[in-house]
Amino acid sequence: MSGGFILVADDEPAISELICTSLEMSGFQTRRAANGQIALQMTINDRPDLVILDWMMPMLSGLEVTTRLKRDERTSDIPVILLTAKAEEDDKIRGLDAGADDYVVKPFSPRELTARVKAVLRRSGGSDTEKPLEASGLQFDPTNLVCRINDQPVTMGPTEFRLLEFFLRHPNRVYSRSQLLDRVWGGNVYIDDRTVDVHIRRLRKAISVDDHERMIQTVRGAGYRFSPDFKSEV
Amino acid sequence: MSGGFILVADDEPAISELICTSLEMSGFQTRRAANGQIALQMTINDRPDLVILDWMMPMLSGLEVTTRLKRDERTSDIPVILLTAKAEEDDKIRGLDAGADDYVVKPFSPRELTARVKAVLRRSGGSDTEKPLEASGLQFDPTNLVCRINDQPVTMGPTEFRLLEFFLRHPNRVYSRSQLLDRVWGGNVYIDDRTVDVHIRRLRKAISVDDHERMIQTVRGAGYRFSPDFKSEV
DNA sequence: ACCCGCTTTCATAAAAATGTCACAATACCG
DNA sequence: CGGTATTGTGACATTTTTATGAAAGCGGGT
Repeated sequence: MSGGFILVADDEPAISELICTSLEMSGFQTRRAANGQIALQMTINDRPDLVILDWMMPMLSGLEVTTRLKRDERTSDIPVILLTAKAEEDDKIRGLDAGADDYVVKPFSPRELTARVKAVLRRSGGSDTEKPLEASGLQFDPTNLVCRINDQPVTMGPTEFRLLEFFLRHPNRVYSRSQLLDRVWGGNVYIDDRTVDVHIRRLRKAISVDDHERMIQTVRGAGYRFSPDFKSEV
Repeated sequence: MSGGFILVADDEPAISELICTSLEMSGFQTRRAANGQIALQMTINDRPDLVILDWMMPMLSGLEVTTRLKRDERTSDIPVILLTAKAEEDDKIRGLDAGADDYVVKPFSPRELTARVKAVLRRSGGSDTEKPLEASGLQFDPTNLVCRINDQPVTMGPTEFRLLEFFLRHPNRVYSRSQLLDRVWGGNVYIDDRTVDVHIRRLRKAISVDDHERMIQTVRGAGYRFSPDFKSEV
């Protein structure tokens, strides 16, 4: 699973090597920058999911890079973790003031840094502010990953769950198998079209309470359509 | 001891640092948000026990955030303290009118703020209350560190105890392993996600009397959920 | 320094989900 | 009414995720 793409900027190769290795072991992709100038460039060009900056770097300090990244609207949403040898409380405030999302004091354990990376990504990223959805007695709670029909919980696999969520958000419209693959599975997957059939079937089976599986209609030669108000359509 | 989990929203890092530090010294866990938008998101996602909002913030003012939180049934029960530089009586009324539970004028002493936080939590029956909790025959007494099932005492380690307390206070909701680490272990600890599994297992074993372990459900790919009335759902 | 209880990590077993396939069922067309 | 194209289904190998037992760590007392 691609945990994300992280830019590591440290002028000491030994340290950036250490960091990158441990991040890669946790499933992240990494790229290195040897100084602040390069780090800034690469961040703007590549838009990594997170940037780790050493405070003390030639050309441009980590602090300075942070400030610039946060001032540029193209990059201000990219989380930054500052690395520093200084343990001063005052520096911490300066770091956070510049807009850093976290602050790690050297020496640090690779494990700690990885954990912080995950924590920052978690906090800055996913915000499922979704309220439950509802359609013809089918209640769908994306936050709790729960789906009920007439208050009876129904169970399904994660993929079927995402598929149902997509349908609920895009009702009354036909989607081809490849469209569904793109939108539910994600862009760059190489999966057989027909696999969608199988998941459709699993989803139908899962919601086959009180005829709710009829909400998912097969459109021959085109794909599938979800109709919340299937009952009146007969 | 876990006095509760508090979200601090202020766009000035120096101030949020000050607030967080003093709250942490009083045994609270804290998290920061740099603007109103983020504060709103985090409150909905993380359900802190209390939110401290600066009135003047970029993106979304503290007042606006208060209004929205109180209007959303998912968050309307979370107490809010508004911080403001304005001392106008009129503002105070507007703040309380929006649903804020208390109102503190800058500059304030950390001591005062902490005291107000405690007061608000006490008043709203917040998380630092020590009254016993109960769920489907499982009695939980935080004061005496005792847990019983059908009046039979059950024993568990301290961590499992805190975990159970958290679940009892936040039922029917999925929490990821990282979220549980943040909220049960505390924000500044960095341990492996999988460790949670082990504690879940020990907690399950501990309460596996009369099928009570079924209250803790595994949500594949997401985390765990505590459902007090799982038994009746079958 | 040593023990003891608890926590964390690790290795491995077990369970669940996923993607494919072969074949059955069904719809469409002339 | 075939014939053909398309979709439905059950089975299965593989991959991913979780459960579990055991060992290593850690910190507080004695």
